[in-house]
Amino acid sequence: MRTAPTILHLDMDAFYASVEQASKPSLRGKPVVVGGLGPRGVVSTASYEARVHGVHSAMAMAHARRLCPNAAYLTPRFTLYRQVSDVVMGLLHELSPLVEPLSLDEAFVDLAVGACRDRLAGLPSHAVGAEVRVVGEELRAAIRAATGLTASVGIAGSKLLAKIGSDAAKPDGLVVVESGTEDAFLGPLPVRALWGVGPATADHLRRAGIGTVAEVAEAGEAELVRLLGKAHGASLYAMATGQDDRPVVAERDVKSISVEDTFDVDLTDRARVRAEVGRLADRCVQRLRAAGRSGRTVVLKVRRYDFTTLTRSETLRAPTDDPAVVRETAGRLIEGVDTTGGVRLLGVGVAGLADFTQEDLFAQAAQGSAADPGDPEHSEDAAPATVAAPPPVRRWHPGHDVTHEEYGPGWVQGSGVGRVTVRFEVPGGEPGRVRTFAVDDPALTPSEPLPLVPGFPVPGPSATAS
DNA sequence: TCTGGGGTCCTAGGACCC
DNA sequence: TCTGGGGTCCTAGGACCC
Repeated sequence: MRTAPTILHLDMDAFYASVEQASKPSLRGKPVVVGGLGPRGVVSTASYEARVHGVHSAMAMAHARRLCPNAAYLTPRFTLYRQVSDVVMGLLHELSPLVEPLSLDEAFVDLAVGACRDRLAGLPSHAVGAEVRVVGEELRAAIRAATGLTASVGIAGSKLLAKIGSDAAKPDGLVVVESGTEDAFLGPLPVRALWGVGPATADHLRRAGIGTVAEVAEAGEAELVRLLGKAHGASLYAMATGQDDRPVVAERDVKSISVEDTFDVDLTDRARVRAEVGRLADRCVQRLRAAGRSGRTVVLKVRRYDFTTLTRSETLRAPTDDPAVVRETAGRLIEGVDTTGGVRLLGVGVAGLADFTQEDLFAQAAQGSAADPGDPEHSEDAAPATVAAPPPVRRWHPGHDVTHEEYGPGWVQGSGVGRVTVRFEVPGGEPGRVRTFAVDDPALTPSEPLPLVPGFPVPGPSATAS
């Protein structure tokens, strides 16, 4: 724990839903739910208007529809969220070079280095709290100006307290946990407020009569280790007593890359299961290559009809980013799994990542394929054997952007029985009119999201591939 | 109309090596 | 001629986070 509150945690309020409301004027002030719209979808984010009805993240979409039938239900537009996120992260970097993103909408910032440090330098310790409050409010104002969105900020002497602070500040607020007030702030909170305490751990603690952070501290380290195991118990005790010296870390190395699909209807046909595993392996390798990485361990994930989930993995002799190798390994692994009864989800991942460069590729090819034991023929021209793609059916996803030759830009409000309904409006404008078209109307085309605020994101050489 | 998708970290047992 | 003690790697599962 630092002696001054110099760790900032930023959390955008109901991020995906707020982006949708900002870009679709007709949805301002209305309940909005973003997530998977299929029969097995879950809620990613609910706007505050939808939360009033009890809708929250990770809830089954079907449940949300029952609670709040009048909400707008939208599929996520990750490219737009990423653009907005880049703008926000850019503003954080103006405060300090040390920014640790946790997701598209959350990050820690170390205010004890960079531009901010200069601002705080020389201040008497009692004045630091007031000054970081100004820093936080300026940041929130800048984010609002650049994106039109609200954010909540927590500032404290540790990551834990900064994060809990931003939670307490929500929505659209700021909390500074001043030095010396940490215990009083932390003690009364429920154990679930602590990082790493989920439903299972909370249950465990509750059965031991521990419900608040203060009670965790009273229990003592030995008792917690006995209850929860060495690592978990010790770290929980440290947090509950305010001992958190985790630094803000800017660059964190990716450890694994994976893709998975939940099917609308359980798969029962073995051949279909094999085909899907192959497709997932290809998709996984695409992501792997896009990241410029290779990996040694191929992981297959299977969730059965009854939600039991298992993984099977195989570690290769050398890292690979060869689609044929990954496909074949995953194919071997699925042969050892009983899928009678049906498969709900399949996933393919690669772990044990190594940096992979073209030089490595050529070197490996030159050496001959010493890499994979059970791989007879693939190595040279392992063409991306894309299985015959189905004809491109035009799918109109609710919430996604379209442009009509006559009516201009708009978004899909819904579709079905050969029709698609579009609302024509743009960010910052007035709520627009709705019109309905045939799904194959040639005047209607998918389009890119429009910026929330004119001029942001700033067009320029910012297409960083990293 | 139960329960997504992408990750991280920890535990525990067995193999294997010294 | 009743079998120690580590360390590391691999595999599987589980909890947790956004």
